[in-house]
Amino acid sequence: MNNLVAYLTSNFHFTPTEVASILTCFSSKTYQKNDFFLKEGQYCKNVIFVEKGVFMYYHQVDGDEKVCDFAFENDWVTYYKSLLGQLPSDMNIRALTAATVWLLDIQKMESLSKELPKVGTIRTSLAEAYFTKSTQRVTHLNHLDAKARYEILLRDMPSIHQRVPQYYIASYLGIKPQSLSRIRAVK
Amino acid sequence: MNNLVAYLTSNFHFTPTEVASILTCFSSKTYQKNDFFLKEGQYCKNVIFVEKGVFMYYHQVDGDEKVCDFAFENDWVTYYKSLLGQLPSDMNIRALTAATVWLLDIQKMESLSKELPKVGTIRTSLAEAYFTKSTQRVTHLNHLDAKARYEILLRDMPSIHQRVPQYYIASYLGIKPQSLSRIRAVK
DNA sequence: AGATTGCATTCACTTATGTGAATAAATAGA
DNA sequence: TCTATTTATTCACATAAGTGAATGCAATCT
Repeated sequence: MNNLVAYLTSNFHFTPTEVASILTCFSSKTYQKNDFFLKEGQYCKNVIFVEKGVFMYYHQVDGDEKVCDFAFENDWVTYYKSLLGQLPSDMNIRALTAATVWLLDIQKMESLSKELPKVGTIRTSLAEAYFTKSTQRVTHLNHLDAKARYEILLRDMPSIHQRVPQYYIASYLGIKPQSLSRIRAVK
Repeated sequence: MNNLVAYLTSNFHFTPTEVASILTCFSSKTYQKNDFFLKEGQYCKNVIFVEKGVFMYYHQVDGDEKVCDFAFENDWVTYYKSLLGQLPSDMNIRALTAATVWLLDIQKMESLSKELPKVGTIRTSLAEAYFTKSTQRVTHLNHLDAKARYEILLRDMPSIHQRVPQYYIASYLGIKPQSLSRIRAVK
């Protein structure tokens, strides 16, 4: 059993038959380390589910990569702003490791949700869950210092240091690599 | 014509007949200044559309109000984390001015979306739009200084100073009132 | 193995923001 | 109108994070 099947079963309580139908909307795809899921300027057309590997969302600002988020196993990756607005992306999304993903056929999923209305709830539920997570992050950035945010990150993603170089972790926290070193030194 | 009708018409292109059906899911409600929509510890059960007035989301942290967000006319107000998780709220939401809102009957809306499937898209679309907005805010908090964030706020909510005391604006920006004063002084 | 490159750490110094207190200005109450 | 209270500003000083450079370490390449 793969991560996607486990995910659909445990998060949405789909029956094996339903899961089988849903799987017809996905195809497998692999990324090499540093392959792009989405590049600045491109139109985002896809949604993927990460079966294995790490992706990073970032803005390129005068030679500097400003990290916005990471995605790991069991996360969904897409960029709503471009996907839904049919706008060129201002965001880059790149595989930090070799990755295996499930590529969603959005049209197929839409028609499937006509037969199986419960499938339609996936989209809503995802957006609501990701919004909640993002709201939480705003709160942390607004009212906690870098050390507290780092501790929360370690708690929420204990394996982060094994999977992501430290200067990207610093950027995710909104600080410089030197500052993260300093924070780690005193702890 | 009220804001809700205008909103449904222009954002979702509902016909007047559809709008009429949708309106049966709402009832009017008013808040006095400083009334709570949601108090820490309560279970959030409602969703409202702000017809007139200002609401503020905030955490109470040792005697201090840490502002998370504001809501104005044409905004929706609820707290997903509590509403969907059926959890006691860690957030307060309070009217900063007298307010008139449309209170959504969620059950009614759910059943209406069975007859009128397009109604079901409202919920999805809202969550996706709010997630996009929140994502943007994370980016700003992470990689811009307070002055730049303040300028963006003034651009996005030009009337903010007429509607919200400055020390709440500072808290929204993640800084102290004295720091916002300083930033305004040099500009 | 040696050389190269990329990453993490440390340091001295700078800058942005926090802190607490004093004051001024605005608002609300009597 | 006068007073009390709340809100905004300013200041001197403290602290957190940024900056640029030096160093060391580890991984990769030949």
